[in-house]
Amino acid sequence: MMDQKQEMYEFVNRGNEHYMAHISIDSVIFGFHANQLKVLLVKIRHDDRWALPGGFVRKEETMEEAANRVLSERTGLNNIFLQQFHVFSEIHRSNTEKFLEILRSEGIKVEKNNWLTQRFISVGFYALVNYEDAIPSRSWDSEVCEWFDLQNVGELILDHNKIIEAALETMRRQLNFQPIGYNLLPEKFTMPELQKLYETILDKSLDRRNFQRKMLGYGILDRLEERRKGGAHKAPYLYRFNLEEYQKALKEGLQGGW
Amino acid sequence: MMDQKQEMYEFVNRGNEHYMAHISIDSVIFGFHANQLKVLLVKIRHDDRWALPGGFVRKEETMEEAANRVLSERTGLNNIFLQQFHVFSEIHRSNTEKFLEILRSEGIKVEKNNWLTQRFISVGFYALVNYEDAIPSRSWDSEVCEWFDLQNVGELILDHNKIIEAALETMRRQLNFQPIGYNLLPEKFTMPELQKLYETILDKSLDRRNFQRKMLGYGILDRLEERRKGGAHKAPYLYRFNLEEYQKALKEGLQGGW
DNA sequence: ACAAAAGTGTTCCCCCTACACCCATGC
DNA sequence: GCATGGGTGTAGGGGGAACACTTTTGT
Repeated sequence: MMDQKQEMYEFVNRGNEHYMAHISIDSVIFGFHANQLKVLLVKIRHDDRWALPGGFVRKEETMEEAANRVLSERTGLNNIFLQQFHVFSEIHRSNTEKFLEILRSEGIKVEKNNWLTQRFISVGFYALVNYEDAIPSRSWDSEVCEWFDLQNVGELILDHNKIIEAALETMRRQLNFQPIGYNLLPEKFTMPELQKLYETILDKSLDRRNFQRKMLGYGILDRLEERRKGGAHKAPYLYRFNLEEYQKALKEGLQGGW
Repeated sequence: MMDQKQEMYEFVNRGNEHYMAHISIDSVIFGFHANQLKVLLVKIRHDDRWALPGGFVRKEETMEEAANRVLSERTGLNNIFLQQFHVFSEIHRSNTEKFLEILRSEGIKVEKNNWLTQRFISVGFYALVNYEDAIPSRSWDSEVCEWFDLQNVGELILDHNKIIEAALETMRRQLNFQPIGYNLLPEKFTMPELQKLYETILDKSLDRRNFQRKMLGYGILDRLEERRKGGAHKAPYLYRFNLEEYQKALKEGLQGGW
């Protein structure tokens, strides 16, 4: 069993045997909790800023497989909704100096022309996970892994703020063509919860009654007998996506001018 | 002045000094002519199939710059609407054997572990050009460069058919959010021509009168005094995009359920 | 004169918008 | 009982869909 430092050394100095040079992925992992859109961020050692969970692409896996691997490492989940949305390729987007500095302060020797100090382009993915199911977990190259409110991400490393912005914009445009609600919510949810999700993503408030009518009009939701007990006030119904109808409807697009 | 063979040799055996390994681009260049969507294809030597014009990324340029460079090489045009839409990363998408075979039949020596024989992922771009302005031109690695009707592309090399499909699908979804009409048509055009373009992209027929009303309703077209003479029947008006209004409208999206 | 294509106008109806009202629950 | 939130209903209007009529041009 290798210890952590050895593992890191192996990765830095022999990673190029297993990973493709120049290519990385960064994932914007969205969750929804307490009426807030959340993003999963990790904290790299020796930098007080946070970062998107990212990774590299093994020589025998596709981009999608790589993104899936990273996602499952960070959330413990498999078969998650995951979609690439943009390639970020600004020439100086990666910061070689900073990276070397961090490695050296860890006591890792880095050979000249190390593969990690070269230019990297990054394929941005966004993922939608059920907040309650995900178990954020750190890995060897990061200290901490946590959910952040979308408004409180602060300044991230490199171009990661820009990547989140682009992911959000993509999600907004795809709201009517992708199973966004299905993947971000738990199996059972109330109509107000679904509405809050839409309002958060679109950043605008919607009429309660029209939202409900429209949603039900799609015929993609099954109302359950249960209601959400416990909360104050009238107990709302619980709904569940009718997966079959949902898939069918998404093919056409949920004609919705929000 | 290097001859062609020497140029090719340089590229194959020393290209890795200037280009990034593992990464290529492929461009789906759309044009519109005679009421048909066209795609620009090139024919590689020693293969009877056609291919998308593609290229590699120089170490000091972004993906977008690389795509622009290729585009300008193939069409003679600059500042063209160009947009990346997907990364294709299937592991065996590139065909090393076939590639080596072609080079050898050209009499080019290829060293072991040549950079071009490694796995490549490709970033797909789609471009919209004014058919009449573009001058298809071959380059050192291809014999011919020609426009094809979208229906007649036949079987292309590698995954290029799939790439075209994806580009079309993307264009369809972005029809109301990108200046698609503006870039595919000449400066002056008639309403029926614009309609044909929409019908071709969407692969459905639209009502002449409703289309006109809707388009004019956006306020993005200026009607000119001129009419298209010469054709049989009543001479249609010519229109021109009002670029200022167009940009403004696109920001909101041309709310159009076609 | 006639056919074919283009310009313009009208009607209908659906769906989105905007509201008002009633019901349940906790304090 | 009252405040708050959730479920349901309704009137009105804008715009898309479907259609008719007129105008122009070449044969």
